[in-house]
Amino acid sequence: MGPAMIAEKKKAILESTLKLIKENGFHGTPMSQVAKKAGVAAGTIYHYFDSKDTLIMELFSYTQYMIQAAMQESLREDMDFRENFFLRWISRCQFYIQNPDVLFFIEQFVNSPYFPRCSKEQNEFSQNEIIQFIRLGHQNGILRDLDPKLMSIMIHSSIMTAAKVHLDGKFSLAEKEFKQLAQMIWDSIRKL
Amino acid sequence: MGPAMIAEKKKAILESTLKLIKENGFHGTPMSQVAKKAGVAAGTIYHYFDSKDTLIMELFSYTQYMIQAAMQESLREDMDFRENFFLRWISRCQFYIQNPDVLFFIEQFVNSPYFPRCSKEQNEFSQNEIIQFIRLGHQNGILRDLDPKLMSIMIHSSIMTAAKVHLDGKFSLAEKEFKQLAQMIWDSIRKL
Amino acid sequence: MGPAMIAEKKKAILESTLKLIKENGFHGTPMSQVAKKAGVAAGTIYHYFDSKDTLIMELFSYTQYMIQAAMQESLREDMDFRENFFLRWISRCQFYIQNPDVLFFIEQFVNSPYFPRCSKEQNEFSQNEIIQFIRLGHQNGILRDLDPKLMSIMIHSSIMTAAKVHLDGKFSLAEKEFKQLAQMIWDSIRKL
Amino acid sequence: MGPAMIAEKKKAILESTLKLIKENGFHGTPMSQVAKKAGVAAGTIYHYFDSKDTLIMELFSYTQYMIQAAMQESLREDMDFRENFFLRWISRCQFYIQNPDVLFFIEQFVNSPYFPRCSKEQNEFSQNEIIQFIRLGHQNGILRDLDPKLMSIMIHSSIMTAAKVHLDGKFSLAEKEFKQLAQMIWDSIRKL
DNA sequence: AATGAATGAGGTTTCATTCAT
DNA sequence: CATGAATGAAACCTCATTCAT
Repeated sequence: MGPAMIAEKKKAILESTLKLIKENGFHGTPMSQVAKKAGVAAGTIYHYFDSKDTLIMELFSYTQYMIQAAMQESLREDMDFRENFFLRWISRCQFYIQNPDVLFFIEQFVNSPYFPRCSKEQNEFSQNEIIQFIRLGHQNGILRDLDPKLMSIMIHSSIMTAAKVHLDGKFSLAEKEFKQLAQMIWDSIRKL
Repeated sequence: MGPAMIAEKKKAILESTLKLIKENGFHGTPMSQVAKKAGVAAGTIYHYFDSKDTLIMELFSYTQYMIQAAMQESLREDMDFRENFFLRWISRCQFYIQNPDVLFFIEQFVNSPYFPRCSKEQNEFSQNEIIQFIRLGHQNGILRDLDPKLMSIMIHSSIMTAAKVHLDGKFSLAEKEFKQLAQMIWDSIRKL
Repeated sequence: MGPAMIAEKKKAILESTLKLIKENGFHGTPMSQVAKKAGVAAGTIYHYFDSKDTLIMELFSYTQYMIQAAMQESLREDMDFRENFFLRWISRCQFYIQNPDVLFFIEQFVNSPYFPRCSKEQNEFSQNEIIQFIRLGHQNGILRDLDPKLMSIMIHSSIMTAAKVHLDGKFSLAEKEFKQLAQMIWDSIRKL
Repeated sequence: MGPAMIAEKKKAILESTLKLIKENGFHGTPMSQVAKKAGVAAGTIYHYFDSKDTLIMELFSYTQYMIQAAMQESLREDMDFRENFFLRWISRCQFYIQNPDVLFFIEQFVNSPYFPRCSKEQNEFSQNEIIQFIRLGHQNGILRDLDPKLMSIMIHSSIMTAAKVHLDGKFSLAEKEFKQLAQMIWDSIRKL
């Protein structure tokens, strides 16, 4: 079930949690606040989620679906591999910039004790599309000889880091800088 | 005051907190457990730290000093720029691998609401040495034309990501892989 | 909102606090004991009061309402000024004797750092009725020329002191002694 | 042993406690703060006092001695009974005004659970001189027929109340008002 | 005598969760 | 389904007191 089919209230709870965790961290986000922001009673949350842990675990799935959905929109088939890579790198970076709550939630989540409890599928779900793309690059002899999963992790890390830098406000990245960064990453993965 | 001069008990508290946060996160690390692991009474912690927040903020400083100290040891002057970069990249990666508590604490810290409360000096402290090194590369026309701070953040992100991948146990990186990764990052920052 | 409309549990908490503070002082009245005596869980207190301080501040308001309500009952219009004064003096004194918790709480409260935090209205609320009465006495040329607020404070002090003496058990004041004391105060405020 | 013979440090501790209790109440006056203000180590307090309770009990004795000493200075024998009363009433009121710490400490103390633990002598000590004076007034047929202890308590209460009003800043009492108030109390105790 | 780091019981408060309505 | 008052375990923190120096 994708986000489109999620009950109105359940979605409100997820979105509220997302925002609150970005602002206050796991630590500073009590269920009572989630309820308030979502406009539901505290008890209502427990109709949709067994516990706070469950809510957070499902929120991770929810963000992974969001990302995947957003990425599928931006794909186009009528370009060469390099152009495709640039499009993907920049699209994903812009997705995080437009959804900073998602970015900061994921960063907190993957570094928390929650993450190891995810199933393998869960935690690779939103990466699969990148991995497939890398495999294609390998088959065509374009990319360096490095495990696709590892390559995907390194790429993804560069995307999130760039988005965080931009959101921090320290370096406001314009199109030029995005291209520069994508170029850097491209040069790091392609065969020279 | 560097870590070397920190009172025995204060250090025990810092180290215990570091380990517990790695294992259980901020959330799952009550002061009572810190006290227990450090072998002191709960109240003693408050002799050294005003509050849990203060403890965590100081722990970040403490890790930055550790990193800086470790890095200074590994520096050598008798090599060219490229070799120097490889040495630095791999040394720092190995430091994190040998100190996973530090790595996971920092990852949690920089993505939490604590981080924005650090002074500018604090949060750039352990990066200064990399930034200086990048400036040198710019002066010698070796590196791409990109803001040194931004470049340093991207490099550091690659280091932490590699270390995390190794520690996750998914990909056990041997010397060959470290060199491969360092080569990738090198190709992303140097002028081609 | 007067005490009559206060939720059952809120009232139980206020009354329990009142009794415990009389017996053990602010200091010796932990929230856990309040909860126990009120028959609620510790956390429930925080449903009704933000903090212990808030509870104590509201308890003061609560006592002021109690006093005002009790005093309004005892007023009669069919008597001359002097008789009216006696009735009021003795009624209030008897109120404190019948409600020693209120008396001792107020004495502790007004001499504590809490009192200066009351609004002007709060801390004069239960005195207003006396002040009005004194103004009437001034208009009719019966009372000495002294600021009504000051006079009211002096009168109220005499009432509380008399009640405390009686409750101490050192001097059990019977009707005769109450009249004697009221007479003394009367002679101190009237024009001779 | 009067205050004159108290060891320097012991006195510093008593005086510091007095000031802190006035400002923050019993509740808000930890031993650590007392130590700091007195310029001694926390442990040192326990050389002079068995416990915090003991410190507070002794502080009450200390204030009683202070009052008695101050009152003895102000007495003069060359005046009639009424003048003598005025002098005493006003002197004591002014003592409290000049020593607000003493006033507020005593008010808090006598309404706290500490007070009932005082010996009879302790808690009547500073009143004895007033009581003797009242007895003299009875023998000479000047005063109303009321138990001297009760009369003394009522008088003392009027003094403290007047001093508190003045210190509150609500009514700044000048000589005229002090005389007016003393006159009121005089009219309440003398035979009319 | 004096120190102050250390203690740990116990204080206030929070918050995930339940359940009667 | 939804509510939100109520719960109580457990969190953070305080502070009277001790004791090695």
